[in-house]
Amino acid sequence: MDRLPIAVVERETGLSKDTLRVWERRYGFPSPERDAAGDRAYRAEDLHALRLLRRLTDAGHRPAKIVGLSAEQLETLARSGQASAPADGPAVAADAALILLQHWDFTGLRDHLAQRLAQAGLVGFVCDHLAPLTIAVGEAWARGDIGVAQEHLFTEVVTRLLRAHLQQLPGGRRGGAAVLFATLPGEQHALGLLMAECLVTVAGGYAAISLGTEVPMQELVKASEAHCCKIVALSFSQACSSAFVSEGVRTLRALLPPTVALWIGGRGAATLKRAVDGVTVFSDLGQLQVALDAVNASASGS
Amino acid sequence: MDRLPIAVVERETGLSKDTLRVWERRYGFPSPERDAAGDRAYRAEDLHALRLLRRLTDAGHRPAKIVGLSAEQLETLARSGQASAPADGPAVAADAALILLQHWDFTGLRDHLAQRLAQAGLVGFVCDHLAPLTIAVGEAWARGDIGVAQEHLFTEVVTRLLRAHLQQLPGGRRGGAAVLFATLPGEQHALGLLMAECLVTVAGGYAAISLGTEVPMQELVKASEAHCCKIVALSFSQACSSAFVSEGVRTLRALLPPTVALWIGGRGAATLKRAVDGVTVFSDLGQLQVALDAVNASASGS
DNA sequence: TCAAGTATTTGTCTAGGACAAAATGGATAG
DNA sequence: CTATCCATTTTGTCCTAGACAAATACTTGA
Repeated sequence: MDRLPIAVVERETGLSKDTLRVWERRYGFPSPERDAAGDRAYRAEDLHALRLLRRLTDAGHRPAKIVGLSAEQLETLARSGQASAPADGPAVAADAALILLQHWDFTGLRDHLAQRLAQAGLVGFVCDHLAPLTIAVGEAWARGDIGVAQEHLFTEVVTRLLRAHLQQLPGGRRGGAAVLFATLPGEQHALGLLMAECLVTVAGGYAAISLGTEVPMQELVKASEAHCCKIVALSFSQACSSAFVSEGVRTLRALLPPTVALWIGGRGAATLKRAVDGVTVFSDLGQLQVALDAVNASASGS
Repeated sequence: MDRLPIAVVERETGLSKDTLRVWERRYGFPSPERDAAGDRAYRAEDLHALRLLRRLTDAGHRPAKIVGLSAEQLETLARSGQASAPADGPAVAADAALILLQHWDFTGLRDHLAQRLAQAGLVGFVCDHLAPLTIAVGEAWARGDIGVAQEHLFTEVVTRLLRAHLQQLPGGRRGGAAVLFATLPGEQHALGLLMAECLVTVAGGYAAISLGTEVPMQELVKASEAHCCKIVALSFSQACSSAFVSEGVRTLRALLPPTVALWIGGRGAATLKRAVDGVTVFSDLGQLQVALDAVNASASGS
């Protein structure tokens, strides 16, 4: 039959087995059948509802209020809007790219973004177009307008575009100072990292080295030593719990030698409550750009 | 203190909480202290040993024999070689790229691979150089010669190189038939996917669309419908358990319409015991190349 | 209207038992 | 000497049900 074991549901929805079991105990949903061995066997429709629930709880809804509602009610709720989201204001509105993505127009999206990149230049494109667009894509996903696969497709198209342009820039390792880009295990979103890498590479003062996503902390430390890095840069997406961010940053800070700076950015980084010694928080890419300009100015001045 | 909670150990080592607890119960290792709340608090050194244990069990060692050994003993064991590995024979030996990677020589590796790519051509490079090299890198990791971060670095360098070359090829969507590339949730290795994508794109018969790693199955189905895909191609790395592969392939096959072919490849795909109806297994890239040549030949012949 | 204190919610952790699938070892047949 | 089959052990995952700390919501007082 098409019944799914709990491990698959965990992977596909991102909800931990513990959470699935405790929701069942507390709210009576989902209430999967049991297979011959007494193990939970979820139906495919429950999987859909659980994905919606994940989105809504991430957006600030409380499980007690929504776990158990029908799929239609959940979809209405998702579409009805940002719940407790901070109402970002400046009408990012219907970006043309978002429309293309909704229609799965792969090549159209690629060409559209390439054109905007050509017009705005790499830095302008990243800061003024891509950063808000990435947020808009995340919100469209939360709203249910696009699926995970479309988000992946977006990531793929953007990655290719930026990589192709990065390739043409000089490696930029005159000073010898290097910035190491990575995310910690548990964080899979790589776009923020890539955008930051673009800015740093264009600024030219540093050599940018990307280790990609989910790098264990001790490996990060080893890598920073091997490359004589001056800076380690981490990215945290909105999906990160504040506990995850806080714990990760503190632990890594303790592991890294004090001579190495730790930069963090992304929407998840903003959730860091108290400042941590030796950690610089960039709440948006503009701040990073300003900081890089400052470094460049002082370098050319001296 | 620098004591780590079980959730962090799970993320950093890839060993599930259940496994960590049951090892402690059965073998007495690791035996973490407890914090004020009675929760396990692991030491950093245990984390190192656990990572070694993960490598060794993946390589075929049995937990009962090795859990509890000292870190030195584990390292000796890892270095001493392939345990039950199938002794691949044709002396992949010390590839120059591997040496560069061991020395963290990022730019050297990039230039070296670019040179080999230029000499062998894209297809030759992928089939004859990159595929064995990728395996060699995996083995070097299992042996402990390189770390996760270096493996990530390798992935990063190769990805950039291949992407840069893919960009220059025609999109190739004359027939309209498209191949969708992805991995299932739980599989993070994207290199196999990218290599296959290279071959398909060069062959030119299909439009290649990559959704990247960890795409939920239902999203894959939606994407294949939206793109009118004829083929969905999945990659499974060696690290995949055979249960994961088998379950994943069967479930997805059931979800996809019968008109869509399902291709699977990678070292994990070979662990599939029985053939599944409507699923084509490519046990190496050479086979894929042969199949693509055949399609091309029959297309130009008719 | 805002700050401080109290109550509820929520995800994660714990323990120890159970079981099916996989791996191993041994016996038997070709 | 090698292959096939069966019994035994190993091993990862799943189970229940209780506990608790951190985060969130609510209430009270200035």
